[in-house]
Amino acid sequence: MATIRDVAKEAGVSVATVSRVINGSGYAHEDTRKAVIAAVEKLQYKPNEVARSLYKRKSKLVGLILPDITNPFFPEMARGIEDYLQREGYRLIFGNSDENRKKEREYLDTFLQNNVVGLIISTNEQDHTIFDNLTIPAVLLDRTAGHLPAVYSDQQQGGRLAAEILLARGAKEITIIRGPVEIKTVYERYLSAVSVLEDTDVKVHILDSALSYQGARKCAKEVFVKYPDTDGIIACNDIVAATILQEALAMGKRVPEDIQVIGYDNVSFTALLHPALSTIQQPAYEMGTKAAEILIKKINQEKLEEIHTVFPVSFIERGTTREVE
Amino acid sequence: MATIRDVAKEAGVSVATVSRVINGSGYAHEDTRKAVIAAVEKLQYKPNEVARSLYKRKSKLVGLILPDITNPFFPEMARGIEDYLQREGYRLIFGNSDENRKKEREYLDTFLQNNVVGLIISTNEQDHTIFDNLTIPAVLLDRTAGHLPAVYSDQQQGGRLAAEILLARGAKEITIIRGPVEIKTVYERYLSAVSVLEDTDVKVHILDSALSYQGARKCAKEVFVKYPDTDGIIACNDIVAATILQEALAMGKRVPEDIQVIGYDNVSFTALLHPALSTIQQPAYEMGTKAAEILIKKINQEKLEEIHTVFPVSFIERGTTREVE
DNA sequence: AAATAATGTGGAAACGGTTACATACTTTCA
DNA sequence: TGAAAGTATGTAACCGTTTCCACATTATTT
Repeated sequence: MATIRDVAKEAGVSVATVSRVINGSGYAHEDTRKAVIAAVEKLQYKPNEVARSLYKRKSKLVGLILPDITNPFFPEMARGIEDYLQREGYRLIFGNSDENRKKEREYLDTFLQNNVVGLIISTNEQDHTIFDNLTIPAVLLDRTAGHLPAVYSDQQQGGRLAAEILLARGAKEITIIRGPVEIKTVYERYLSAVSVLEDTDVKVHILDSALSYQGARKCAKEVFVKYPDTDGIIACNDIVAATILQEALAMGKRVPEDIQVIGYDNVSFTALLHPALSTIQQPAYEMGTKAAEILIKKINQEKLEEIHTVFPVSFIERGTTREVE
Repeated sequence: MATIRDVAKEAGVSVATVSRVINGSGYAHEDTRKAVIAAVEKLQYKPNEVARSLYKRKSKLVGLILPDITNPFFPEMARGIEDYLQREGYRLIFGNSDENRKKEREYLDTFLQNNVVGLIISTNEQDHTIFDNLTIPAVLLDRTAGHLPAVYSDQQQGGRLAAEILLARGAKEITIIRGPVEIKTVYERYLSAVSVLEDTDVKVHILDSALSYQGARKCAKEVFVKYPDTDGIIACNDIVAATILQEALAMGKRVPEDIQVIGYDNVSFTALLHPALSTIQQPAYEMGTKAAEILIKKINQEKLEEIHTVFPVSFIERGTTREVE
């Protein structure tokens, strides 16, 4: 790889001059500028970002920590982030945390050692000691935690929507699948759904489930033995919803006639189910791009209007809910 | 952030000594070693990887280029890669290429500017000019291209398996959905499937489809108007299979009685469909870890037994194929 | 025409590590 | 006991950039 010295020699100038024309900083005579450009071209010179990063103490790297890229909710977000960042000339260093504090810490440390300029993270760190003496801009994604800028969607609206829709469609015995209570967003929508339901005379059951495929299976098996007559399910995410849907179908229940199911997230495969899953959509891709946009703003020291950006959520009506009565 | 100089001062030694004890290289008296460790501890010193990388001309960063993390086949792989690399102390820089040569080039260039030590890439670059004067180890994933180490699964076996299974289960009029012919792996399994089928007296149709959700929809709409009597589908991937399955169900066809469907990949949501999708499994996660393992070996200059690692593929029997007759 | 400002350029010091080399002090052993 | 080998440590060069500063030249103003 050619270095700036090679270019300088080729163009017959000093490295300082080369640096100046490359960065468009300071003065440079038109003729020397041309000579430098020509040399750069000829030698296929690409500045070493590492050296740059060392001097400037900031790179063009952004750290991204997600619980698990294998969970279909996250790839959309990641793509949104990556697309935006790529256009702005930043690259992504990525790690899966599994919601594990130690891993988060580890990634953050190594990211910092690599001079990342910013961090996008999806975590539940409640006391967020991780962020306390954080020297770089960070934005929280899909989760909220205190003083940091965060982008997430309106969980209350989501929980409410799901409950109201099932109500409006005549469900009489609703089971709410509550996700892990440690995950604030998931817990909030649960709370919001119960609060809508408790003012009514429908029967309400609560069942816990993990967000994973495995956890969903366990819960789906459980729900119908515990509550065989439930006729409406509000799931904590689409995986759980899809699994329950499948289990219901396997038992010969008719969906949505006998039982209605509402998912959460609107992950892409939901449209492929039969019947296709009605669900609450979170605009994952847009949340990703927004998080990236905010991060870039912070990196550029621009003022933020709002610390928290909350996206509205919407009901995607498909085949697991009935026509409204 | 504390620098090595701070540590040196704190411990009352020179930076060289600090460097030596940190890296366990060269001599260091037990007492000074302890003093240095204490200073490191006290100052929470973490070596700046950028400075290291600059001097050594290699970082602890590995580049990963995937077509689209949003395609559910890739997250599993990415996770496999990331898990392995993480354990080895490497971090991942990631980019989505959309199979676009220009984007691939762009990512590769910037990765190189950041002194990545290795590259894992999933691409169809046939003439692979990108790799011609590549100075770092690289391994191809899920795709093959010439002289580079590659890990992929046995496409011929996959295509054959799908065809044989449909044959054994009594399909009489099979439609093979051919994916993009530019994607070598996808094309190979297609070829393999037709070659099995052409020696038999079953009727065979060929239909093209993209690998995406959109493309799949288009194809699924098309297949039954073109071939209303087809009773067996060999799809190029699970998305296409799931979409066709849904379409068939919507038309009132019974699956697997009237029509059987076989997918490809065994992406996680396939188990959630109803009936659950029978499919050819590629061990995506293991392919990822293997690719990472090979890369690390190459980075460490270890000799590779084989350039190409091919994984066997297996049939996951679920509800969209009949009991064997 | 002299003073001042603007332009153009290069030398050298950073940035934060690693390592070759020089030097000094201990051991070991013939 | 003295040479050789082993241990311990520091100085300084280096990795490839950017930028401060000094200096020289040219353009502009008075």
